[in-house]
Amino acid sequence: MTAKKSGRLDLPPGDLGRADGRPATKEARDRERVERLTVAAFDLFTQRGYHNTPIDVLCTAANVSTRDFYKLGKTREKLMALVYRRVTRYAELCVLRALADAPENDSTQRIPLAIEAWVHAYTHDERYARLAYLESVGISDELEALRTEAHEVFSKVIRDEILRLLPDSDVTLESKLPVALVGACNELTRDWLATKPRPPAKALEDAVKNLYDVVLHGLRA
Amino acid sequence: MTAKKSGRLDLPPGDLGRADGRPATKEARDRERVERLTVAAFDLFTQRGYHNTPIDVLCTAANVSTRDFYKLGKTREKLMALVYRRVTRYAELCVLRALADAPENDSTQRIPLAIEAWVHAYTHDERYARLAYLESVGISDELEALRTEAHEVFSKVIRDEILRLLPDSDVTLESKLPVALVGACNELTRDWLATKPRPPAKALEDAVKNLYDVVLHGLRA
DNA sequence: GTTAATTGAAAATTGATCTTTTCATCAGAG
DNA sequence: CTCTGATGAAAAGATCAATTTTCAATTAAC
Repeated sequence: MTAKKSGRLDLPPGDLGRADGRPATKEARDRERVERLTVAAFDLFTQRGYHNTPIDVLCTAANVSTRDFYKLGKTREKLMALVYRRVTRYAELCVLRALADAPENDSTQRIPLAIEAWVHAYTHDERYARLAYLESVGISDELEALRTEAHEVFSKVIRDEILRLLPDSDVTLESKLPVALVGACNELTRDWLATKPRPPAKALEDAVKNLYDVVLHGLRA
Repeated sequence: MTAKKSGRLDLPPGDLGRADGRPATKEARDRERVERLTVAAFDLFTQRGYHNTPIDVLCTAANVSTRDFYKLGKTREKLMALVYRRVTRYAELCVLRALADAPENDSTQRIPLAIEAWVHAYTHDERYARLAYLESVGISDELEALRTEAHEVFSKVIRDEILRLLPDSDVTLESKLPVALVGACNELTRDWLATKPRPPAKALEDAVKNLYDVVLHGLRA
């Protein structure tokens, strides 16, 4: 609930840990540049918007010269892809961890826990939702493909959990119900983002849970 | 199923009918310019994409000089808004007409009929779906507001029909279930658009109907 | 210590649009 | 017929962001 202004992306926990204070090798410095650019992009894209963020502003914020920016082979689009992946991976991680921790057998608990994790991932810092559901949309075909990919991941998780709970339901591999549910959650999140004043995250959580209650009920019959 | 290459927008049936062959008053000519621009925008935005359609290409296709374009106070964004409104109004009209024609009492028929009308509106010419669900997304805050508005219209229709069928359900005014269903349909349509080779429209129709079956079932319990 | 690579800062270049203006032509009003 | 306003075609100007290059300063390597 707090880290609203952290400016950091949660995901990359390890990896680029340079201990002392200065760069090490050229590769390490380049990696840090990319990292700073990614963080700055997350900030700026969610604050002033993707289309309103020129490269030089991005570079200034990241403390990277425009020359290095291009030497690194970056473009604004690629940066968005980087950020988008980070954000969705974070959400995936949250959900998968919640499911891994959830009781294997007590099926009725698993889905609510997953929903809570999912909602928290996108709402603990509003920028996550904004990035994933507003700013990254409609930029390019590649980005759309990334979005589709991410949706498929969640779609698969949903299908698995439904099947675990209701093995006899007709939610087979070719059923589009999981796709529909992913879209429903996306829209609920957008609605949450667009509602002013912003309702508590709990409202979104309840809406999603209610949706799943209804659907699971419907599948049982 | 046919009119794939019509290049015309279905909605504006009457209005600008100039009988003879030439322009009439200045206002009429301006109106025709806007109309030609709208049609050209629909074509180009769905074919080469919104971002890849410069003004001069648009103007050439519409047989309007760039000077007139600006004299008319147009921008690419405004044109997209015009086109988007036309497309969604057409879909709204189809659904509302279907519901008006449907038996007032035989509640179980109304929703499938509405779904068929909705699916047909967006799939009879793939460009409708493409415009509404791909090209118009992520352009500007104003466009997003338009999209939200359109979603609200459908959301309201869905709520009304659910309440007509299940007056005792808890789908009250503040329930987000209709919002979720609109999002679900959007995602199903995007999925349909992205699937290659393109499945028949019937596949989309079935997916939407199945979703509503499940949800209505769930609400009954 | 000298040389080569790296770096930051900023300027210069390029490319693509958007937007305005010009000019010659044409249609209709008086 | 003449004048005013409208029109098409094209040029000119303005803007903006992307990309490359320069230059001076710093760092690392030998």
